[in-house]
Amino acid sequence: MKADALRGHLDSLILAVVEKQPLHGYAIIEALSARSGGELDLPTGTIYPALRRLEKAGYLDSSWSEVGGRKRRTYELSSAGRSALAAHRQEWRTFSQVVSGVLGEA
Amino acid sequence: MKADALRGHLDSLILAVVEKQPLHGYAIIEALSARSGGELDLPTGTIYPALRRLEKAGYLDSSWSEVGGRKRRTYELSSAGRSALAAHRQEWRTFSQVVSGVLGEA
DNA sequence: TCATACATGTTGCCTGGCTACCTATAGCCA
DNA sequence: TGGCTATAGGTAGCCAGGCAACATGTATGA
Repeated sequence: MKADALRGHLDSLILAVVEKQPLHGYAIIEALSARSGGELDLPTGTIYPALRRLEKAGYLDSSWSEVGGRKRRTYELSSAGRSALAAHRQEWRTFSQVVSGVLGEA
Repeated sequence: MKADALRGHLDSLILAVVEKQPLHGYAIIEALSARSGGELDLPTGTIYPALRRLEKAGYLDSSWSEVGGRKRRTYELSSAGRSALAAHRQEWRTFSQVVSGVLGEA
């Protein structure tokens, strides 16, 4: 999968993956990989800055914990994040219909 | 529609739109708008550099003509462009399935 | 002891879409 | 005559964001 195909869609994916239950960064990477059938294997340099961005934007809340001697920062969807996710889903629907429509070959 | 959602997908759209018949830049903008139900209204600063990029990459061939006193640069899909388009379509299929899958709420 | 998985982070590059700007012709209307 | 709009092409430079590369540290098992 091309690198910058993801541009502008990553936020939605992250928000979606923490929708059901809060996850820490490393687990989010794994969850994205699992949910995409291995297609998404995002480097930490992509995911961690994105998480900070989303928290700063008010879409995620984070809290530290320690599990098995390892520190974890767990992110959870805020209510603003929930609305943002809904909006992103709608935008994605439009976007994918537009692209599929133009690509045609239907 | 968010600006950079398009990142990495624009090339496919352009190639798709000149697949059936060659078009000049201005007409490509209109064709994209028409085919997307008005969702895509791309500025010239987006489309013209993209066309040059695609020509440089060998996916498009261009030729000048004059119609009604106005100069036109008409672009047409090369055979390499045709293969690229096919590849892009496949990538889009994968990509959209991945995103839709992760966004869930299927 | 060393490799690997787990876990978090930062710096800086690079790409590409967009804003803003420029040029020029044709046609219409006042 | 002047001005607006549609048609047609283009460029310079901004900026965001995904990523490569790097840095740090713990736990586990061979």
